[in-house]
Amino acid sequence: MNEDNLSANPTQVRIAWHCTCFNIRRASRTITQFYDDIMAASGIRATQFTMLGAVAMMGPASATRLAEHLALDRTTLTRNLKVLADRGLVEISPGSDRRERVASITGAGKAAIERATPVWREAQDRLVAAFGEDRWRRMIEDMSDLAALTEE
Amino acid sequence: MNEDNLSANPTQVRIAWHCTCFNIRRASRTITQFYDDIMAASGIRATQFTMLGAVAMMGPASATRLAEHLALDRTTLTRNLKVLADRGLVEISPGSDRRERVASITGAGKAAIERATPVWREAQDRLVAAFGEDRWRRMIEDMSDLAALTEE
DNA sequence: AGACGATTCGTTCATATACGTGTATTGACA
DNA sequence: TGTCAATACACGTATATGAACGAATCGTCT
Repeated sequence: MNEDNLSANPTQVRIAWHCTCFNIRRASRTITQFYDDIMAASGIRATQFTMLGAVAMMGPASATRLAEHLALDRTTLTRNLKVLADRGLVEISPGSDRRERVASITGAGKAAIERATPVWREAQDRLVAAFGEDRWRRMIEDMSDLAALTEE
Repeated sequence: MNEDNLSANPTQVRIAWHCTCFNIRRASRTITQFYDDIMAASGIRATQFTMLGAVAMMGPASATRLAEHLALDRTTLTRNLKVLADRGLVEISPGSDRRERVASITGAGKAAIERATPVWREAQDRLVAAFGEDRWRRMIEDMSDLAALTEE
């Protein structure tokens, strides 16, 4: 955001520049694109990499459990998971509790993680280096706390 | 994210917890909901409040200019603007350059801003108080720098 | 005046996100 | 054992987000 347009209502200006929600959404957009651009070659996006990692990490897990783990709406998670299921990276199967549908990683899913990890690391390393490691570490902590603070 | 599931692959675990993209997207989700919950009574969401403010602040402005200002894709901005236009909060009219379509705030749009501002402020104040003012200020700066760093 | 690259935009496709509603299943309780 | 609240989910609706493609317009250069 440029600092021109100072002719405008100063209240608007102050709100726009200081709104936490705007600032974090803007950073979220630019960072997602930064990661996605670098990860494009791997065939999966940063969001999908996260999702795949969660499934791999949590083993066969229900949608509700995965959603809580990622602080993501359950219905959102289901739909995001479906994209991966359609590509054969995860498998959705009925659980012992017949209301549940559990997700597990497939061989292709593991392969996708293997393929994407070095590229993810490149994006991560570049960002950390550009931002400064100490400052980056502090910021991750801030964001983690912020998420915990605003969770329900 | 809980710290259970330590039985899982430690590489996955480290990636999941440290990924900048995941952390900022998660915080973005929870904070957006935090603001939206409080602002629900005002009839507009935090994202729309930002958008309205940008239009009010920049006067009649083209989609491209608004998009650059907000670090938002032009097509995304056009669509978000359409939601506000359909509700009569902004007006889209052809510019002197006939390729352009400029957006300006309407009376109803100004009224919506007036109505939403105190509610926005409540959300903002609550968050800042809970997070701590100094730490919050530093974090806003971090996010702003981070966005600038990863832009384009 | 005509040609042509550059600019501005809309549309389509795909994904990410959450809410509300309705359905199936489970577990507990009368 | 039948009832019923709680749980787990799918689906429809709405918004937010960006890439790819193509159309209209503008400015410039010959």
